[in-house]
Amino acid sequence: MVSVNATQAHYPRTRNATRERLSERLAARGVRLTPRRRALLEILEEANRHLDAAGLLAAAKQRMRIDRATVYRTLDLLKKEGLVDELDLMHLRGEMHYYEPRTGDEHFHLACFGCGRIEEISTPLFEQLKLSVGRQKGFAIQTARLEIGGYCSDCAAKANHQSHAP
Amino acid sequence: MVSVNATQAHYPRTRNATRERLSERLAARGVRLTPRRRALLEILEEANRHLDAAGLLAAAKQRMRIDRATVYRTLDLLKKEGLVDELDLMHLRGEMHYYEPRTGDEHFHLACFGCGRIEEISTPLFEQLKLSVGRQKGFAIQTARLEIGGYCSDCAAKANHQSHAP
DNA sequence: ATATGTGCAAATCTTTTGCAAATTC
DNA sequence: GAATTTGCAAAAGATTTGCACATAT
Repeated sequence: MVSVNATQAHYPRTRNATRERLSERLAARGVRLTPRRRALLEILEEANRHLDAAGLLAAAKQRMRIDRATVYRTLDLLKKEGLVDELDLMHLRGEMHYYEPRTGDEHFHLACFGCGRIEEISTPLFEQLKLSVGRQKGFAIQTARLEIGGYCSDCAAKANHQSHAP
Repeated sequence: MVSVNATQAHYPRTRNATRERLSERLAARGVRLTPRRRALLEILEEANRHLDAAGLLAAAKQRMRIDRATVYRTLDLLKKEGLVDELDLMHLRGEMHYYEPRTGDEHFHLACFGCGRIEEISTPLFEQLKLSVGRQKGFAIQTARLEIGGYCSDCAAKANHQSHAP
């Protein structure tokens, strides 16, 4: 496949200190805030890396007795309520999905096929694009996911560019 | 989940009559063009909808004896060679991935949570964005995937917008 | 009481892998 | 003949589901 050094790869996540708590947003939607939901939300909010379902479960198990199924059911709920975004980060590390809270600061992801690093960035062009598409097509955008794969400046220097997306 | 009428949903695909044949591109890269590969490429090229691995296998089985594993292995090869893009179309219909040949005409996808329709569109803003990001970050872009979910103009008219991404 | 949430185990769905046979160079 | 490709069957990985019990309204 692609020469990602899986042990070094990591998925840092931008934290937005000022955003409204997920639990408040969930409650505001009239959804019951149970202990597991509260814990899972907290974990997602405070994670400094992108978590997949298994990672979220593992983190939650350190706090309480909780089952896979609950994690998946909660993630479904959060997706349905629009509180988390689902990413696959170019499948750099497999087929699982990663989750991150919707912060309102719209960013997207650069995935480096060389070192496996994920960078979060944003640009007004992305907002412009969405506005333009929405207007042009009369499409009511609920969510937009942009993932870019390639080689970061470090890896591009060394790198072999012959192989493409994973 | 989301009220997609799964039986009506379909994934039309833009066809680009002028593009170079995939098989030629594969051969140009020094990759052996076996009968199954040839058939799979042909199916991908001529499909008028987005195919997932199972769909591709089913289509190929109508022509020849072929196994799942061969389909997956071929898809891996094509991804590695940068000849197909992998999409998940906002997971409107499940967790599988969809594949489409890279045509050079860079488009992206609008997925309607209402009717399940996928629309392919393009705009110079997308190219601009990629150029800008590449330059700004010194990132060598190999592939970029933009998927937008929401409600198409038809569905937006009728629709309930309370639920979000699947 | 009634509705909702959870754990558990099993099932399902998608993708990957080991290996022997077949194909190609 | 050596290297690559394939089918088959089994395994692995990720997610979903049925059901009984627990929790909340």
